Amino acid sequence: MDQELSKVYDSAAVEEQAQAIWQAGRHFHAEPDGAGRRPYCIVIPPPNVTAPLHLGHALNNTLQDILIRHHRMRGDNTLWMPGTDHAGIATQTVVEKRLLAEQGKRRTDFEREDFVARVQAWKDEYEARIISQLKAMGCSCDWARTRFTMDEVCARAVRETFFRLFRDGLIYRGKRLVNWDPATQTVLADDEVEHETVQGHFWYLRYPLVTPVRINGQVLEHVTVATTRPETMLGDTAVAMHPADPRAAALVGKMVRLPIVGRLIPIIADEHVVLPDPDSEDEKARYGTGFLKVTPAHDPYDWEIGQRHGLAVINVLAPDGTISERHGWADWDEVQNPDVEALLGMDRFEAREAVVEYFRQEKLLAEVREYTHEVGHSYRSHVPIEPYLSDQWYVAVKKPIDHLADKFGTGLIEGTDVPVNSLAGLALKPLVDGRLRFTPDRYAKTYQTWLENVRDWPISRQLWWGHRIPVWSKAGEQSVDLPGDSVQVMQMGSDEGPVAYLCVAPGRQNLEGQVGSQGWVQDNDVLDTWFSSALWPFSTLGWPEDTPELKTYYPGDVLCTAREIITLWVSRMVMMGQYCVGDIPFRDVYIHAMIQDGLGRKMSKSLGNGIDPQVVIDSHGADAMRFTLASMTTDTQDVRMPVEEMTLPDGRTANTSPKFDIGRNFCNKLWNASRFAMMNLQGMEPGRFDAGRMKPVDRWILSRLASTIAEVTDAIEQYRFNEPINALYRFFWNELCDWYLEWAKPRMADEEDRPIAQAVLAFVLDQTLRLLHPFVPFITEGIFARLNEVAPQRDLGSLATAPASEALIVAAWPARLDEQIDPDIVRQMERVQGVIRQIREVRNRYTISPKDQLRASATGPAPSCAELAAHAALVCQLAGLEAFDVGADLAKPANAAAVVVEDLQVFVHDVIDPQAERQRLDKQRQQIEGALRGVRAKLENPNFVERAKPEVVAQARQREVELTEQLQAVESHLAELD
RNA sequence: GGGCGGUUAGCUCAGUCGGCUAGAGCGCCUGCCUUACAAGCAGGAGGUCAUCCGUUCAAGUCGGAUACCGCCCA
Repeated sequence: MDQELSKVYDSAAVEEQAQAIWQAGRHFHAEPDGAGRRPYCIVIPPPNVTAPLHLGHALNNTLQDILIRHHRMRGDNTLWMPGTDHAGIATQTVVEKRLLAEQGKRRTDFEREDFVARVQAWKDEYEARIISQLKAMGCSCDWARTRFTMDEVCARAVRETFFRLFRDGLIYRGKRLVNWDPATQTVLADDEVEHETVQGHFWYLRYPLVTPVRINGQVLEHVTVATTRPETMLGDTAVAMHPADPRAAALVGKMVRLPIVGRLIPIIADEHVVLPDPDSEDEKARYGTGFLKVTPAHDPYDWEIGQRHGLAVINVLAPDGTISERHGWADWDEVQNPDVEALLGMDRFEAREAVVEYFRQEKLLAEVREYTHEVGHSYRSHVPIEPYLSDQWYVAVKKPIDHLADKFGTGLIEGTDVPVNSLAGLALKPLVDGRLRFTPDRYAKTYQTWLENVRDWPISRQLWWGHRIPVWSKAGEQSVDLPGDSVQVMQMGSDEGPVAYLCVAPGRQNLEGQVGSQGWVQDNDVLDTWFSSALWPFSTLGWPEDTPELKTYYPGDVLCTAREIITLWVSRMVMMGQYCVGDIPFRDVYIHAMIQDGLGRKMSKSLGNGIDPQVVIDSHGADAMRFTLASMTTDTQDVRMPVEEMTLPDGRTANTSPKFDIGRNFCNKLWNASRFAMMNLQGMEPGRFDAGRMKPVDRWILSRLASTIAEVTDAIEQYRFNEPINALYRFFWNELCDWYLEWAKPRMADEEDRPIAQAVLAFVLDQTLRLLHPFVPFITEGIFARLNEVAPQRDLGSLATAPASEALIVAAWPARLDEQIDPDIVRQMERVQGVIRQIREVRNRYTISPKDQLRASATGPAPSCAELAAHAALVCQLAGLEAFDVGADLAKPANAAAVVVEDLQVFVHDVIDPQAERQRLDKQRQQIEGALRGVRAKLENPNFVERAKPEVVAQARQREVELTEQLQAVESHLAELD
């Protein structure tokens, strides 16, 4: 370390130095030491290895690090568990894109193992990059414990959990309409589907009746259906109408011939159909014809209608979204004809146009209308979701689990249909009981509503990157002669007859080859990414082993994340924590804001409005970034960050934000104030401190420090992040720097007074650094190291302690100093500051050079004068006065500017300029009159005097008196000018 | 369709339990290279708290409605 702090604040140098201190001391590392310290644990929301971290991650991790550092300084056994997530579909997709772009190859051009190896290489690269980003931000994670959702430890937890769920009968295979992403060719959970508003059409298609029907004397040759997806008509197996429709009597039971395909399908009655009503608010009623084409294989509502009426299910699409006869087109042999063959192989959108064109040619297209509607899109590939009939693995989330009845009870959670001992119940009950808390608490509702309406969880994904499903299947009725703790077998029906499914227990992987040689085949699919993420809070701690880490750090304390992930992830962690370990994984869920650009848009690659945290670190410094992010963190749901391109020191141009200037300016100020302080602390002798010889400014700054300690400590504990930042900013800049340091300057040259000022300054700086450390760890650590050299002992005698520490990161958090809070001295010093400000305003208004020393005097009631006279030297020093007389009987000198401060009148001598003086006094008069009007209006209202709280009324009276006196003083000065 | 959030100075935002003349940072204006800091110092200007109705002695704050912006869910 340099002998002195460098003249300018250099964030890069400070960051390097602090990292060295932290690394050397292994201060990020936590051990379950059993020493009785309170454990404090946060597990990181593992970033996806898909891409480098963005500014949202910077916010997320800054807030976690603030909490972690705060608790570490409080002496808790503090663990921040780091790691990354394999992010199945997302990562596989980016790697596929890259392979296609760079080598022109598709996934299917590779063997599975080869492809997975490529993704693994990507993961290695990005994992390293992400961790270096986190380190650059100052995140004090226990890096030695870094986990990855697909590493061996996490994989064992996945296998164990899957086996238990399988054994408990919670895992089943089902044929369902799923959200299918034809681009990535995988199923998506409901919450992975994004609803986007799309400008589409309603096509009105005529289906000819086999025999025309006469209704009210009119001959009806067609029924007309309206659809937004005409291509699905190839799979229609009925036309439905509402039973209350007047035409139903004549039409239900009749047959129509489906155009193109020629399939004969019935008209059925179902209450799901919306009756047409041109005046309705409901667009479906307004646009509808009363006839609904029913395609059970391609629409969830039609699926249900199909179930109710026993309709055939005809799937006309291949997994890639093209028209195909080979994926469940049951009556293909009967309907095959050149018109329909021409559609085979077409993409669903091409086919849509071709189908519409056919109807147009055949004069069967009745009408086309514009229609704006919400269409589900893949959150990953962004193509429209196709409802698709498919075999998938599910977890039954509302099924009671018998063996958990003892621990969690039975029956439904009040007001819901969720059994207490079901997975959903395990997640919901702690919220209802108040054991699980959300901050801000409005997000509890998102969690609760989702769980109350949750549907079974589809967990299989048609991907290669992920935890392969540990299930083997074999056709027919099968039994296995192996103990139940090593394999579990389940028998189920399928289209091709009975199938047996077998799940191998973890640790029995040797059996996998054995069953393989007996003709059992492992499922090709992998588990939903959220399956392994759900286990993260305990898989990282070594579960299912009963490790010391698990015993010490589980349950953790808080989960910090963004609201978009409450249902996907938070709910499932609570479910699985309860199911696997028997307790919730954290008490608190803190939901922070999402960062948007200056126009309120999400930051995204496609808009080019993203900000790379590393760029901010390079341009402004990591501390500046953290300071700004924390200062923006209130309980609002979005924060805006104006994005600007700027040129970095190394010549690159990149996005950053002028908002980070706030943090950088603060750090610069902190650096320079500390530099100044330490210049003045050289050779300090702590033994010469004597509390009895402290000056009012010393007692004032200690009082303000004490209040700041209380405020900062309380706010952090309540997850309020901008409040401590604001409090510290005010205290450090507007009190310590603007006033205390300025007043301290001459004291440092005074042999008698210097030890007092030095001791107070050393102590206050020490405590300020400790309070700031969680927010701006690098710069405070760097300054602390230097302070330890210059002033190793910073206790304030018996008044207050500042326990020594080699490194700030493990220094004791400031103890409460409430006994130092002194409202009277604070009031006095604020009045002194008011007097100084008023004199400065006179100087400014009269454009008096700062170098010119003035004379001034003040008068007013004797007690006020006595008080102010005691601080006359302070006024002289910072108002540029050579003399300042205060006395109850002093008269206003001729040629003096006059100002009124509370009950005092202050005269600045020999500067009179009648015009400037009149302007200034006039402004003050108007201000006072405005205030007086307000107060009098209240006091003249009898209701106020009668009904307001007595102290409020007394306060108003007091105020009226003060204002009246001030007004008189100002008016008399004005009169003298005439 | 259901739910949630926002609307306060030119910009980005605070504003706790309803109570003194509504605050901060940036930007703007004036004056300062005062030996810690021009990324700074001193001072100043700038507001119909989206709109309407209500509750109250008193509303930026509580309740209801409207408008606009945004998010989540179906």
